[in-house]
Formats: sequence, structure tokens, C-alpha cells
Amino acid sequence: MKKIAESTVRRLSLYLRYLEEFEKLGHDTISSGQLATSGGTTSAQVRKDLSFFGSFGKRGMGYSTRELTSRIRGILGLERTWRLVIVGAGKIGSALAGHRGFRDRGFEVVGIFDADPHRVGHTLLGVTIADVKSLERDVKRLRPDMAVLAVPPEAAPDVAARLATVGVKAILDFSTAPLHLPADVTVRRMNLALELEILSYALTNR
Amino acid sequence: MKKIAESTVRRLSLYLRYLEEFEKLGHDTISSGQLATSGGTTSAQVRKDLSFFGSFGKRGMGYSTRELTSRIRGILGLERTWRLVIVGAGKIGSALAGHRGFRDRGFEVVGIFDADPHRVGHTLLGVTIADVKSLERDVKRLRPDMAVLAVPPEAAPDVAARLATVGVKAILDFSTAPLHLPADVTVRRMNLALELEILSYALTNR
DNA sequence: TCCTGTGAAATTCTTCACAGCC
DNA sequence: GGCTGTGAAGAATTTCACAGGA
Repeated sequence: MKKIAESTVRRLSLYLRYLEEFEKLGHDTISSGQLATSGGTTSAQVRKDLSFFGSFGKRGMGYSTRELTSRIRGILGLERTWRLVIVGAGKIGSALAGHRGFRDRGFEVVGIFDADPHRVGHTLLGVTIADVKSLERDVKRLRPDMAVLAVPPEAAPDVAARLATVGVKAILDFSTAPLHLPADVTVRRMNLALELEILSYALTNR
Repeated sequence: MKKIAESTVRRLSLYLRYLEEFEKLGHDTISSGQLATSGGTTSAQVRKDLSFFGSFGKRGMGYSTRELTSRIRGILGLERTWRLVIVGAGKIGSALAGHRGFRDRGFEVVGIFDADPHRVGHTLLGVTIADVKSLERDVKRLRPDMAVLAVPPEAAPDVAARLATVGVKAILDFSTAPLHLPADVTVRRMNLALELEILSYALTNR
């Protein structure tokens, strides 16, 4: 497959949300223009994004909401359930673990780990917090596809490396520490302070 | 000032973290190459990013960590404290509100709001949760610079609009709902499900 | 020699504009 | 008439490559 820009993938994921919304409202078709308004982009952009994967629309008509939804789900690999472990059961980790929205979208939390003995043994939405010491053993057993890293920054590189050695190929990292991982491990970052600083820049240089 | 790409601003914010790290380790200078390795980019990119704002380095030497740190803080507008309100004291909102890291980085939580009467009146790190009904009145009094939106998606557009009418010009939004706001309001989005879907795409099309 | 600063080239991403189909 | 699909143009961003100062 031709290489697709990350920005395109991100927009597809957004389109998917609006499509689901639209479908719920009972609309059978949607035009690139309508999708564009929801996603804050242009109709040409929407058509271009979709064109990388095929032609799903009907000229003069737009796209079948149902079909486009299913196509995008297929493109993004959302036709299956992904198994997820969360490492770090602090404020962020447990907020995530307790978030039902994941399972609904096909991401199942199969394990939670923490280094703090006070937390080990507690249960979040049916999953018992395990000691991070047994990470490797448990990960081998649980076979997660992805890991969410919500540990203190100083622990992040080590935990990430350990996850990689037992075969985890995708990590969502809430720290900012530089992780050096094999090239076949995909890492995405979420960092609140970073986003706030971008807002700070915008306010300062408006 | 010339328009600077968002990607540049994001990288500056990352550089800042590594610089702080570096400074702590007692290094007086840092080269573009060293910053690049930490930030996952190239030395040319680092130099180009910095060159938009001036020339801070010494040829043959690199950059003074102390000076560069302070320059970037200046560029990003981090020489002051920013006042922040959090709307939505659910799992995510309260995890954020309880996160001491903000204050340390110059973002002070001055107000928290929720629609649930069971939550109103409780206190998080010294800030009492107020009823979202009094949002306008309280925001006028608290004069926040930014708002973090952690409400259910269906409530997001309304709350965002209300924040905008009382003068909030920067919003960090955890929902995916399309907000339509005046052009002078900067919005940044954080969406976990979206990031997980990008990982799903990466795993599916590796 | 080492490393910055920066035009110029290369690449990537977005927008335009229109033929073609419903 | 309305809207898609897509080459071609245009804009933005990254990389190259090298002159020049410490």
C-alpha cells in the first residue's frame, strides 16, 4: 500500500465520528462538503483523503453513510477488537481504565499495572491491577496489541523498552521522555502540558 | 511576526523539555544535533525552527542551555502564569485538576465546574467544584486565560460557546464534537480514541 | 575542526478546477 | 444541477549543502 500521511489518517478517524453521528440522525447519504464542515476542512480535502483508498461515492449523490462508515472502519483496522494494557494506575491511568468509551469503540483493557503496592490488587472495571514487576510474564499471557503508558516520566523509557521486548508494537505514551525503541514499534504521544504551551503561544502571539 | 507553523511550535515545546533535562544534568551547552536526537528530528530542523526567532547559538559551540531555555520560554509565552478553568469534573477532568504538574509549569487551575449536583461543592487541590450554571458569572470573576473542556461530547459545543461569549480565547477540548466558535478562539483537541485509532491503522497497515 | 545560520532544492500536503457521472 | 474523482498547480514544510564564525 502507498504511504498515507498521518494527517490523512487522523482526519479519517474524525470523519468516522461525524459519520456515526450522521447515521444516528437517520441520514442515508452525506456529501464531502458536509463531512468537511464537521471536520473543519474542505470538501476537496475530504475527497482527496478518501481517494487514496478507492472511490466510494456516487457523483451527484455523495456517499452512503453506512458504506463509508464501514469502509473507513476497514481502512483504520477497526473491524476487530484491540487488546490494551495500561501501565500506570495513577490519576491518568485509572481515569482511562475506568473509561467505558474504549470498550465501546473496540479497545478492550485486558491488563493494568502499577509499581505502587498500595494500588496492586485493586480492581478497575473488572480488571485487577497487577504489579509492574510481572509485566513481561503477564504481557506474554495477555497478548495485548497496544499499551498505554501513564507512568512517571522517569520510568517511561524503561517500561517502554520492556513492553517492546515482549512484543508490544504500539504504544500511546503520556510522558514526554524520549523513548528509544525498535523502528517497528509505533509510538503516539499525548501530552497535556505541550498542548497548553501551544495555546500559550497562540495567546501570546495572536 | 511572521506566521510560524504549528509543527514548529510543538517542537519548540519539546525542545524545552529536553533543555530543562539537560540543564539539570549540568550541561552548559547543547548542539542542534543533541536536541534533535531527543526530539526525534534532525539537526537542520532544529536550527531552522530556532532561526525563525533569531540566532541564539555560537558556531562551533552550540547553544547555551540556560539562554536557549529562556528564549524558548519567552517565545512560547511561558514567562507568566496562565489561569485555567476546567469544565467537567468527571474522570478526566478531575484527574487533570488533581495533577500538580500544571501549576509547576505555570498553569494555575483557578476554577472547576460540573453539572452534576453530587460533585458540586467538593474540592480538588484546593479548588471547589462550582455548578456549571454559574459558569458565565464565575468566569467573569476568575478571568481565566484558558479553559479545559472535559464534558460529555453532547455538552461540549454549548459550553464552548458560553466560554467564548465571556471572553475565553483558548480552549483545550477533550471531546470530538465540532465546535463552531469565533475565529479568535484557539482550540486544541486531545482525543484518546482518535490516537488509538491511529495506532490501529499503523498495526493494520504496518 | 566543529557547529550554526540560511538560501536553495526537494518533498509533502493542500487547494484548485474541471471532466464525468447520477 | 449537484457532487465525485483526480491531475495539475500552488503552498507549506523539511532536507540539503555549504559559507562563515568560534
